Amino acid sequence: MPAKAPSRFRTTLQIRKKSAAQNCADQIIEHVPVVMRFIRMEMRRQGAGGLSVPQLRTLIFLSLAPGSGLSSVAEHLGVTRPTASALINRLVQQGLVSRAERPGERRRLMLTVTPAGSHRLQAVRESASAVVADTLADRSAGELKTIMDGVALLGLFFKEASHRKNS
Amino acid sequence: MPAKAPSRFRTTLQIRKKSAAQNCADQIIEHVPVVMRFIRMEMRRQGAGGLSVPQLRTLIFLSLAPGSGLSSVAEHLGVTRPTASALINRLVQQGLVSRAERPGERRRLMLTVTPAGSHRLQAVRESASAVVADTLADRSAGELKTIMDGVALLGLFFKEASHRKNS
DNA sequence: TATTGTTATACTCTATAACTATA
DNA sequence: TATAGTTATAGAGTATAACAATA
Repeated sequence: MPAKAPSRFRTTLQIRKKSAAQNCADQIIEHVPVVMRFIRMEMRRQGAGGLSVPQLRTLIFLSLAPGSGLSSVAEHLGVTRPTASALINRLVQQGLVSRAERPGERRRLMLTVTPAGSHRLQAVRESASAVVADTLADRSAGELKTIMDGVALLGLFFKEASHRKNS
Repeated sequence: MPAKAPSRFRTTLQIRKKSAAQNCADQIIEHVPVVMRFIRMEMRRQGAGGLSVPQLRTLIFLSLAPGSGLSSVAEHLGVTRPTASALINRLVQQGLVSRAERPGERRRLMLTVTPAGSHRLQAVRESASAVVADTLADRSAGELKTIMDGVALLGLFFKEASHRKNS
């Protein structure tokens, strides 16, 4: 009856593997929020030009997939539609996103980044990235590579996992 | 006058280094929010037993440094004192933290995790860690090591950076 | 005067529930 | 009926400004 046993007890081999995964999970839960908070704080510190992290991510998404509907935005961000709706509202109010009716399919919105939005996006993105980069400026090439590789894998796995959960 | 030049133009060598740091920064800004959102969503999905990420971090901190004052909590989390005050309020209301006067120094609070808080902490921590671990369960040992190393370095650097900024 | 903590206020993010409008 | 989106409501997290109490 191995099929009924909880996953963490399936086989000896998998105990070892799970254990490594759990150590890894603990590291992630401890350290990722610290990084996240740092990024948020720095983005806020820019004052008027600042965007929240979800706003930034929305602008990035819409600049890569212009004309998307609200549901696509919600799915990309991993939030509900009301949340995305409010988010888009604020961006529209700031003049950073335009919300137009799609001809021939009046249910789905056509969301695009305005020129003002593009400027803002570029500015915020560069300065957020610059501040994070400053934090890493004095690190060795090896350390940077370690971080890059780890973060890339991490993002890949969790993006997959999020999509699996929400489908 | 190299001292006056902006850091990103100091020397040719440092341009190269900065460039690597900037690539790294871009990776971080793209992927870290995805992971963070995943963690938050999973913690919420636990329903009644769920704690927010800041609440979890507060309980962890107080269980490692029992008797801390509110300012210490705020500093550890990287938030302002009003924010920490509200956070602690909610935890006290839930009976997870006790807030007592410190004899002989009535300004500073004495914050401790209650037994109920300890139980809750352990449960949430384990299940959050288990879900994250599940996401990583089928990855190779090499991939896990890559992630662990990257995240550990990342946390280290950003913790340092946060402390530098707030002092 | 400096430190600790709280209150008041306002904003963003977030969800669930209930709704409208379109297909 | 199913999908796209909005509105209403509620609560957490966050900040700034202004305050009280203690040292």
